[in-house]
Amino acid sequence: MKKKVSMKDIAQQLGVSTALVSYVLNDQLTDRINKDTAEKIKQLAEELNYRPNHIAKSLKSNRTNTIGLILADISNPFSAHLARIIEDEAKKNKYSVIFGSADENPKKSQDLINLLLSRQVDGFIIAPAEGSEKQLLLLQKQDVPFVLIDRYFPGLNVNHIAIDNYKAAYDAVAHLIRNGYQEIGMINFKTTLFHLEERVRGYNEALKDGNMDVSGANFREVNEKYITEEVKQRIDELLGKTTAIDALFFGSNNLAIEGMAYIQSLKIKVPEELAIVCFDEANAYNLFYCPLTYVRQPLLQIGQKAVEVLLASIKAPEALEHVILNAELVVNESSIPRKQR
Amino acid sequence: MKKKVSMKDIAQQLGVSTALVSYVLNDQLTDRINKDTAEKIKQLAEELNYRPNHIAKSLKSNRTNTIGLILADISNPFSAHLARIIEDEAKKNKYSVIFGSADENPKKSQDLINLLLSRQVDGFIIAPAEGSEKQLLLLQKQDVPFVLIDRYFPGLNVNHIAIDNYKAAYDAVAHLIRNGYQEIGMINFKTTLFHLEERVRGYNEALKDGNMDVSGANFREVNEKYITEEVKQRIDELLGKTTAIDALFFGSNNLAIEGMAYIQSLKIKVPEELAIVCFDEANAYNLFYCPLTYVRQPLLQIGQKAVEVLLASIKAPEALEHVILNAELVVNESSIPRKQR
DNA sequence: CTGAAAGCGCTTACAG
DNA sequence: CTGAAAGCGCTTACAG
Repeated sequence: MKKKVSMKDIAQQLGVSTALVSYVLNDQLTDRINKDTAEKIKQLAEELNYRPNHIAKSLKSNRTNTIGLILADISNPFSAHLARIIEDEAKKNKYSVIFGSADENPKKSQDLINLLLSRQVDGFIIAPAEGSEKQLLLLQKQDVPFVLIDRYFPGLNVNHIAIDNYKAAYDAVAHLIRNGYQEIGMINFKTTLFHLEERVRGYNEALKDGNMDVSGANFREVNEKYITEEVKQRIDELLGKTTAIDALFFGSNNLAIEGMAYIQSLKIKVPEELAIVCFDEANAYNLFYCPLTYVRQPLLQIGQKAVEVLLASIKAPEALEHVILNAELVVNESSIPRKQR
Repeated sequence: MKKKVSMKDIAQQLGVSTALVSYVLNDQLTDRINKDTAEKIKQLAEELNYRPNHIAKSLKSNRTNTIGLILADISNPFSAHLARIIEDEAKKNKYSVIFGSADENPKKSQDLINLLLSRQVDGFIIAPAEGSEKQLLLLQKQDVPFVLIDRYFPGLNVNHIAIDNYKAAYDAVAHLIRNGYQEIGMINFKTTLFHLEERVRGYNEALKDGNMDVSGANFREVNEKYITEEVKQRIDELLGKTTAIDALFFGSNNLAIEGMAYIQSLKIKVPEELAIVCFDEANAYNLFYCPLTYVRQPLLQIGQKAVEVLLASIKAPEALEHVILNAELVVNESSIPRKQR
């Protein structure tokens, strides 16, 4: 790259000090500065296509106006959508976003945090990986502002924005019960992540309140690494039981997409043979022959709130915010009342 | 945030100069430096949890090891996947990625470029919006390294990585012709973007080589802003003709997903009543009852090559690379031979 | 083997 | 109304 023009260049050409140039270009001390000189400086800056060097500014101010965004995997549509919202919102506030994928791996997450820290990000927005509690505590100890999204750890008293996963799952399953389904299965990831556990809790509680079997006979877990194969196995299991399931609740959009692709290939009739409720949105759902009922998370709110809370936290690190939003059950044909069939 | 520890802190505590600290922590001049002092410095750095300030380094070196990534929309799965690959690849090379969405809007694109430029990114990877030629020329004039992906402008002699869209479309349509389809429709965006025009050219050329009607009677365009409504209209038109289409080729994954959702809702039998070929991959395709034939772009190669070419270009700005990769037609049931039906 | 010093591009009290 | 100077945290020729 060519050498960029600096304030010094402008100052020298005009025979003034860089201080003056700085004041003028930053619209400071406007009342004390000669209008003509100010005009000249602005004009020359324009002419030379001067662009302030943020890096130098940052070194002085100790602020980069940059947010570090750590997601599990930006190519997951849920994360991508959130990333998009966060970037938009950050830009409105004159912040940029550097991002990285932690891949559900605490080691990668720690490396990313270190990397972004050395790049002096002003704070983080993190969808934390399983097992990353310690590094978050460390961040907190170092007074680095951050906010967790989507997931959080009930033991950690840090900023977080998430939905009420318990309630969302409870509502989804209660809806199925209300519509007359008797054997409601659930497929979830095998995990200790709180937000996913909450979904299971909601599922169980709804079953209990509906006076249904709470033995867990209709509940199955899937290892995230072998999602495609295991989802198939679990569905086979649930359908092969002596009392086969007549409804299925997926704990996440990945699971739902894998599961629905399989159900599709099995030529199972939804909802006649099997009712379906998914977690999270996906435009993929529209390609399935039967419009799917799903839990919609308020992504826009989550993203915007995350930026808002982070920026507040950068300014005033004291206050912590725990924001719990409500998800919405979008009811479609895949879960219509059993009797109506 | 708490004050971070700097080299100065380490130097003072040890009674040495910051120069020494710098040399040691950067493993320079190792043969000339006293092993004991070196050891002490390293230990104290560790103890104090010292993290180099990239910002300061950048100010000196005029390098930020940061790539600016400008995409149309990161929440589009195609872009998101690419973003993921680029970030991975960048990280391997010790680069970070700052991203932004231009939303097919040249004004936004220009703003993003300015913003990232003031943040001193070392170069750009850009999926350029329609009408952004001028700003790219300006970048080039300023000797800012960049590489275009996915799209490019044939008149601009700049780095770009893309697939042979003409060939990909030609192959797709030739495949349909070979399989006995007579009235092959295509739905594309209304655009002057070269890569999309190339797809139309491939479509037309394949029709011509197959001695089929080249009047454009089976070709339709869609305004990106009203994609959902217009895709429906265009499909209605193509199916409502006196000689209705018996096959349909979608020019992009967005169009395909919208289109397939509609075709799904119309209860049209694929491929019996209508054969389908889509452009680009989408896991959504798996939810459709009939496995879809599609053109697969080598995203991994595109992303990796983009980073490679950009980094080369940062080091040696002279050489320009125009990389054209081949797409692959993934054949599935949605386009099986007509006779076999 | 090590330190003093200049400099990267900016900001900002201070002096005049 | 304006400039000289210090400083942000680092690097790197240069001198000794």
